[in-house]
Amino acid sequence: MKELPRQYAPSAIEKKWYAYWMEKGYFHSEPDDRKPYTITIPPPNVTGVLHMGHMLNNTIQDVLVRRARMQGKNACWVPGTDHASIATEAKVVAKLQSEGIDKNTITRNQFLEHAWEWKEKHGGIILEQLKKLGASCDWSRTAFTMDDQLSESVIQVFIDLYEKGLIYRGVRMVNWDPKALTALSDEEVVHKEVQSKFYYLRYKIEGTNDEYVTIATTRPETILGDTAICVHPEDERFKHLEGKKALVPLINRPVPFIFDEYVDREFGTGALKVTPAHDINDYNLGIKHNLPSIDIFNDNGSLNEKAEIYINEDRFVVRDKIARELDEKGHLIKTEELTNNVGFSERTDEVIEPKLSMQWFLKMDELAKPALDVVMNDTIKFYPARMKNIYRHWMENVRDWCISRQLWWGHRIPAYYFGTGKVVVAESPEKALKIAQEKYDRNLTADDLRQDEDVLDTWFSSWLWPISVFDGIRNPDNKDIKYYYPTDDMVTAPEILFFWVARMIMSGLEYRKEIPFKNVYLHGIVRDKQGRKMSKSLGNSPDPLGLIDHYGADGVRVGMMFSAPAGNDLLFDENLCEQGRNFCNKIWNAFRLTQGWEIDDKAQQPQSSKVAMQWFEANYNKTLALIEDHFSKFRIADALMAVYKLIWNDFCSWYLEMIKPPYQKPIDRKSYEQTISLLENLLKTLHPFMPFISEEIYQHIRKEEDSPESIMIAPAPQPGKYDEKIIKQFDFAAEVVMGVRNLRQEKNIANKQSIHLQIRKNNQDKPDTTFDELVCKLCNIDEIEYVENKPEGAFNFIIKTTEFYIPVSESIDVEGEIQKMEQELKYQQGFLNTVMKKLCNERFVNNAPEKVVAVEKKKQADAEAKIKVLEEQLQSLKAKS
RNA sequence: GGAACGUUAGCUCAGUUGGUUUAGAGCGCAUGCUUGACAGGCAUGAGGUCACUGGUUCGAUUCCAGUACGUUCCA
Repeated sequence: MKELPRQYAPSAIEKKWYAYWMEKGYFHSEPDDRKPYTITIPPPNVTGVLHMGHMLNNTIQDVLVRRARMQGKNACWVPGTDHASIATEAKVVAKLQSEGIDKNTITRNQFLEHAWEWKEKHGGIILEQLKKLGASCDWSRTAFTMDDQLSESVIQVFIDLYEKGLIYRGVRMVNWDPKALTALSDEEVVHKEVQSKFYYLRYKIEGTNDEYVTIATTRPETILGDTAICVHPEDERFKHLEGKKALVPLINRPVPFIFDEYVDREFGTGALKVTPAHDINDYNLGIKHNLPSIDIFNDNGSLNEKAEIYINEDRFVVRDKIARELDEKGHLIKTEELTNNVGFSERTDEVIEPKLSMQWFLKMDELAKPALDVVMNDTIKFYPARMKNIYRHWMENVRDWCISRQLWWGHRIPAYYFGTGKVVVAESPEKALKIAQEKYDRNLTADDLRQDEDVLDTWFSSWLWPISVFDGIRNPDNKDIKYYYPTDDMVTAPEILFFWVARMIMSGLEYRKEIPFKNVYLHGIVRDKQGRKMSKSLGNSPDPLGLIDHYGADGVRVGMMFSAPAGNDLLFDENLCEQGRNFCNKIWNAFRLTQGWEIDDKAQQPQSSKVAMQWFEANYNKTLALIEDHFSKFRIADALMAVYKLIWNDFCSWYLEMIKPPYQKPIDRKSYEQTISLLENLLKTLHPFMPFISEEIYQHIRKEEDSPESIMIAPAPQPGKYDEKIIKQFDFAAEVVMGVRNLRQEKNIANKQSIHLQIRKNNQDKPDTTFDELVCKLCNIDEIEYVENKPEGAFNFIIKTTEFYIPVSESIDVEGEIQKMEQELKYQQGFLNTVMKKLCNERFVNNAPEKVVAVEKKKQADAEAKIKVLEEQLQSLKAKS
């Protein structure tokens, strides 16, 4: 017999099999005659390290891919990363700074060299870490959003959309990040509630000595950019101000009063200062009322000369200073505490400054409509489906997408300027020059053209991901894109539904005239046990690789999946990984048990083992169908739970105990072979969830000559027909076994002590003895006897209407028995009562469907029969006491 | 301020297109076990007027309305 450790030790085993799979090239996919199954990974960004969100996301994808592969599909999981302009640039700038290099002192190309160097060094970390998790990605297809193929796709798409008139350049109020010095899209701004001060400021009315109007603001420093005061047209308090002007405190700039229903009369003082350059609502008011905009901020958030005072001081420093000065000069009436929402940069956590600037935009209306339709009509299915609502809401209110970023790291916008504000868009300077010459001026030279300094939003490359990784933009007819696209499933977090998923759908429909994927599975956000988001600052995120070291990759995968019921945020608890590890150990020991048996070729298979096998096979097929159903609804946690119970409860706790030979006795060959084959099938069903342990045991037990050389390429067992009857028979037998065990424990009858079981049926059916032998084996019963009359001096229990007796020599606690039975009787009578209430209700009997009434009548009959048995027993017991 | 979603056992969640024995699972908890695969284990058990109030119905945990609380998204 092989020496197997008592405890499963994952680490060496995981290393060994991952290397084996890689060496055999099982992860690699090429187009062929089989049906494809494709997933493109949500590319983690190059700045990151593996966190719990990745663990969850990629565990799910790996389960889906491995399952598809075993079901005979040509499975292809494309891995990769995105370049994350803002985050990466920030990292590189910081790194240079630590080396004493200021970004402003080096050229764009020099900076990009540093950035690429950084990317080469750190960019692949997450992908390497995913291997530890067992991810079966086709690594030979690893893509990066700035690879030539993908970059060219991005540029080509930009040019195409520009030529279609969908991309335009315009001055807009954008979300400005004064730290990263770039515009952000609306989706990159995080609104947080903060405690602010509400300053009440008085503005003198022009031409008066002591007439004032009071406004309230959270941003006193922006008064320097005021160009109007706005009040409600029907507000009596301000009617007299029509045609007058107010003087901005400190700088005494006269600004007109304007009247607009936009103003909320109840909020603040009912008078609103208007700063069109620094507030989106004010900006719209400014357009409506033809107000000038005075931009008082530099790009880094300090004040500029237009502010007239506090020039070059930071906006927050100025806020304090100006409040003090306003107070000293009698302009500050009072301050109040106010909770308001302030936008922060998702990347730098800097307070966003609304700012007017020239940016590139992509028109959304035309792209959004078809992308909304395919989701609403379920061409693309969302799991959970309720996300459709949220998606629709966004798509119906979508605004144009600001796609330019004032950064160097990324795809440089292929727009070339010359002359006074003329622009051409082309994939190269040479082409741009040619177009410019043709369209504008024959004499232009390369030196006259100046390329746009900005790069494109990272999402403007990731929105092409499912197409560009297969080169479907540049080479729309290549065999990869034709075979793998549309992909099958997109697994991602709801947070990026709009950032990414919606836009992939748009680009897919625009460039392939086809949806990019069939299903979108949106899993929750990983939170800690208390429901808080995991974050570095809270320090509440476990180290994923540490977890793998501790519990094994299989254990952690199980932990992740258990905590992730469909669509909910998941409260991660390390105990679940422990549960996963324990499950590994259980499987391992089941295997160890079978390896310890001596096999007797001459021994006959006992009837009990034959029955056990029949039951298990039926049960297995039934469970496979259940698992299938769970998968069809992306209920991965439920599917895993079904496998978990199948292996732990049904296989280990019941089946193995049923066929186990007595201590030091051999097992017959037939039972042994069947058991191994059952185990092999269970491992195949388990493999997508727990790839490593299933492979390890599979390699021990597989028959070399006629089974695949790895479990991961073995065909998955398919659910077959099964005999429901034997499952019912088993369920009854199991109840009997539990009844006996319960009695043994209650009455303190040691398991070693064999007992006698007498059964008194209360109906005329012939006893079904199919499982009797097994009941004897599992309960250490030496004999089962069917009796007509109640035995004397015996413990008993009842299942349905059958009475079970265990005779004992000692005396029985009659009082206790009576009490127990009366309790049971009370329950049954109560139950019968609820049934009778229905049956006595004429309207129920007349209106309810026949079937339902029949069920109630059956309940009635069963309950009555049981009550009768109980009453008889009680009577005879009472006669004794 | 607007909207969406949620509220079922101590915890995390299933659930019935309204009737399958007065609701299930996993974990946790309690009790008893060195039952020779496994204490990372085995066995048994306790735990819920399905948030609250109304309505529809023969019948509501399930459908509708309102209330409370919570989460998320948008402004």
